[in-house]
Amino acid sequence: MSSGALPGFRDFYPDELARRAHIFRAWRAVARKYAFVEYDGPPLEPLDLYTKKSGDEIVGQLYNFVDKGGREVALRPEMTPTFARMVGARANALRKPVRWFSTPQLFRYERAQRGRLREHYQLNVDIVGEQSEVADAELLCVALEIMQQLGLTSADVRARVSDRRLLNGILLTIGVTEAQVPAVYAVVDKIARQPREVSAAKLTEAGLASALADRVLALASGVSFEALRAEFGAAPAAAEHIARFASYRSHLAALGFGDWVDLDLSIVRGLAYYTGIVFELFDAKGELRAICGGGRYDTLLKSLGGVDLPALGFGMGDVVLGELLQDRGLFAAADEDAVELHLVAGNGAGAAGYPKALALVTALRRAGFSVNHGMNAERYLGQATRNQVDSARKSGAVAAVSFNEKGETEVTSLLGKMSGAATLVLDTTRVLAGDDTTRQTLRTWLHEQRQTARQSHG
RNA sequence: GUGGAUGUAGCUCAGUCGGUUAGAGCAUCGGAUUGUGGUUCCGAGGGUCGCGGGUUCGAAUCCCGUCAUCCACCCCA
Repeated sequence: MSSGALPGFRDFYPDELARRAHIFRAWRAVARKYAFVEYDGPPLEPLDLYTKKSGDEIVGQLYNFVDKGGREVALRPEMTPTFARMVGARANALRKPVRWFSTPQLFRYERAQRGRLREHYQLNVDIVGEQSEVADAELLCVALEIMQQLGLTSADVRARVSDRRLLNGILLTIGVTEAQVPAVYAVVDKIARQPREVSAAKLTEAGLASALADRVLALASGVSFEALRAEFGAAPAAAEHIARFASYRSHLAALGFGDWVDLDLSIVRGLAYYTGIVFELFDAKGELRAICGGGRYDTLLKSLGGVDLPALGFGMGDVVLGELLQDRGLFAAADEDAVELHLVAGNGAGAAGYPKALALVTALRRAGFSVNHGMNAERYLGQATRNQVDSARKSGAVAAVSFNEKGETEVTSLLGKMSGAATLVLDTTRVLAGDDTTRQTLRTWLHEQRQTARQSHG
């Protein structure tokens, strides 16, 4: 089974590419609907673009090599450094806030597992130059509307949100020292993935009294925002952040996605560069890895490129998302790419002859329809029609097109039951002449067939 | 990088105690009155049994190694 692609890399056969395209369509449609514009950068970058930010240990997870000019280079493992460079280079000329998105293929040298390969496509959506939490709400809504666009509901997918500043304020209020905060973050980040005793032990190891450790674990294991507000709403270190988070929640509700979102203080997003509100999207059953993750990184641009602008963004990979859609059966209706018409021999095929059949194919194509045919004159004239129809069906065509005994052009739906299938008869002369009314008739009829099939399907 | 499980046709899987030419379903291709049809029937193609070595008269089967996949770590996207 190893004669194909490299480990962790995928061949996209047409079925699989159709699924990928389905996801990409949703990404682009929603991003554009939210007024984001698309950009891209090089898939190969200087190695130090990544080591500058994350240190040399990251090299173990990069596809890196020395090119023929002696340059240390790497396949991009993430888009943010490229994005930061591009924005940084033109920061003064760009209208703020910047709203950009991209769908790069990213690479990381790691052991492949379910939901995690060495290569994937990741939608990146970023906003630069707006510090208001309205931008945070807008950003999360892009991710959630994509879920909705793909047929998922708030019962399938949950957004877990937190705010590092809020968590920080609460920790300080209950007695954690500044010096202990990083260790607490590390424990909190893993709270769902390791036994409570282990988490508690690590906290006491970091210097927290056991009562305080219990308090931290309780807060990070799920408290409602209302409870937090009641307890910390007036605490000096937390009040500002509680108020901001309340505002964030109300903006989410106003934008129509309030019921997708849960507060979860254990979301800290690795220990990376996030500075404010952070979020992750999960399938509600908890079977898969995170679908999407992102948040605010107000200091990153400055540390990378020198421009001091607030920023926020998220990444959403195609792998876990594809698994979720597959599990929920949401790829089934994705027939956007189906060929519309397939030539088959009818009762009038012999009389009309093969050249006229090809002329019909060409006329239909010029009229804007996608048309397939068998590309074999002997088989067209000699093979039983039932076999030709069967082939047309299996090729995925919406309808078969043929000449009937009167020489008219007959179009037969291939969707649904074949006995009593819907049929449309067209004037062959008009079809060949590219008649506009005839084209509209066929266009409308094909649309109706797909609608009917879709309804009887679901 | 560490530990565990699994590798037989494009897919899902049988294959007995080690015994003749490795099978089935689905899928693919051809055919069943010059044809109104998802059905049915007939037929065909398709295999380095992951790969390499070992034991044996004989290996898909037993042993060792290796590669790949999956799962759990590690780490993150």
